[in-house]
Amino acid sequence: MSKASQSAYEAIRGRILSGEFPAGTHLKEERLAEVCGVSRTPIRDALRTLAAEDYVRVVPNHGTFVSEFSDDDIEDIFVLRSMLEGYAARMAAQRATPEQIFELREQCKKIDTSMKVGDEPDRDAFLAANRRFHEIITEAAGSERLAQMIARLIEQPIIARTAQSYKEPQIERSNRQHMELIDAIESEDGSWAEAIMSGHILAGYQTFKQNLDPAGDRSEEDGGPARLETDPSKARRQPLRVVSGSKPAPRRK
Amino acid sequence: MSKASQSAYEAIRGRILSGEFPAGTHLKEERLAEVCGVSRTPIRDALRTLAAEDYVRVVPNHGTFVSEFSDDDIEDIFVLRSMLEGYAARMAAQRATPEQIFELREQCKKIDTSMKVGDEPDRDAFLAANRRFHEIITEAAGSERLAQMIARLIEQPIIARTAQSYKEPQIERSNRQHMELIDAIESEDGSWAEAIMSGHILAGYQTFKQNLDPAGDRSEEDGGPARLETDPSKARRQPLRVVSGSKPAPRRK
DNA sequence: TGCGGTAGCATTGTATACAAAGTTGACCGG
DNA sequence: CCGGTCAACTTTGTATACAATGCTACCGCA
Repeated sequence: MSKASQSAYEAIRGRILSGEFPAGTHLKEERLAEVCGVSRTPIRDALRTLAAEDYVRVVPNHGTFVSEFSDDDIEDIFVLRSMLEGYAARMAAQRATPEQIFELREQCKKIDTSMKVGDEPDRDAFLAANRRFHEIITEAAGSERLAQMIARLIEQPIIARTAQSYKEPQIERSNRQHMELIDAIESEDGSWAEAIMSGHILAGYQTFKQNLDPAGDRSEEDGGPARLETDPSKARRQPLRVVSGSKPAPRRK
Repeated sequence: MSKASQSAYEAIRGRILSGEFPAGTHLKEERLAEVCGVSRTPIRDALRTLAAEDYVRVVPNHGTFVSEFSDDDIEDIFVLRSMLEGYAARMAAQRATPEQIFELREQCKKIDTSMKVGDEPDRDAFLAANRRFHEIITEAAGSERLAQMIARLIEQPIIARTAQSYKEPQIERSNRQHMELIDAIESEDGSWAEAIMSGHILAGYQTFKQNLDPAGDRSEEDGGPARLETDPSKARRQPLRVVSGSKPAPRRK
């Protein structure tokens, strides 16, 4: 993508991730064009790209809407991640280079440090190191396609915010799993590595559910940041509810 | 997508699948606009969609090119399919309804019939039934996301043509695996189902390699259909070689 | 002859104007 | 007062014109 399209893409994506455009928001092309300072053409380009990455959903002749995620969607995402990243870990156990293993250890140390500096863990440092840790595993697996599949799952806004909710004991447990994973990879034991990684992701899912769900409705608890969504005075239409993702799984018999 | 974009998408995609636009072809927007009878705007729309599905690759300021697949890419695709469809089969064993199992049997019968009518197997019938069989498994797994991942893999042009090369004994073996898969699903044995499906896909990979690779250079063996690629008289530039997909996997130590 | 700059061309990228589609809300008839 | 039809408006979809980019080939000069 070139200049205008690229900047529009980043601007819109950033606003979705930051929550400025919450799920369900009707993204109107002309308004986005004003905000981004370009014409509608590159805006449309950016929206198609975002649609391909599941950030938004395009309804023909109606517009594009920020994707919404049901509880089932979220479970689906975590379960698939557990499978894909588990498989990546298995491959990494066969293929990781000593340099990659070294760098994995580095990230673990950074996460350790992030917990010990202040009385509150340094979330940004944890997030960055955690992200890099998983990235190295994925790289070590050696499949660009697999990496893309995983990226598409973890880039979802709802997932991106998951790790925000980690408390200190959960970070600690998570990092112990990281270290065991390194052991498994170093001993070239693919099955072990896969099992640890799958469990690691699914543990993250439980943390996510416990920390966010019981808190009840988690929208606008503090009024939230000023939103750029459709000006209420002009919003004569309710945005369509765009349901994304899985149908309920049929239960046998 | 609406009228013009949609028709452009189908037209271009069809030409890629049919081989009229072979891998590496530089797809020029203006020319496509003529061919499809629409302006460049919906053409660009269609190309972005095709890029998202890995049919083509967009190089900024240079254009879009039909994706090329290396041997490593193809292996990668089959291995990932084996994992994903294997997982789908595992889920299907837990979730498939009696109706779905019934329909699976139907497809097996159709494949059997397709072999027994003439002296040559009826390839179209086999392909349709085979496709539907795998589709049912994927549906039964109950994850829209998983289904999309699998679809993106099997829709690749190179894969779409794989089953074309099946000979009768290979179809027979393939269908025996289908029937065993039904047994596994019916007995709700996820591990069994996963194992059969993984083996089934990997067997397909071997068939693909044996039937197509030793035949040597498989381009234009019979002169091929008339191609609509860039008019040679105007082709002053070689299309860039766009390498897609995986880097070579690093071998340990 | 070899090198560097430059002009021209092919192609993509962006903006704007116009057409089509769909929705709202009011008007009219029952 | 209710229901249906129609017109205006909002928003997306498409076409066309123009700008920017990158390549090629030519020309001048050493």
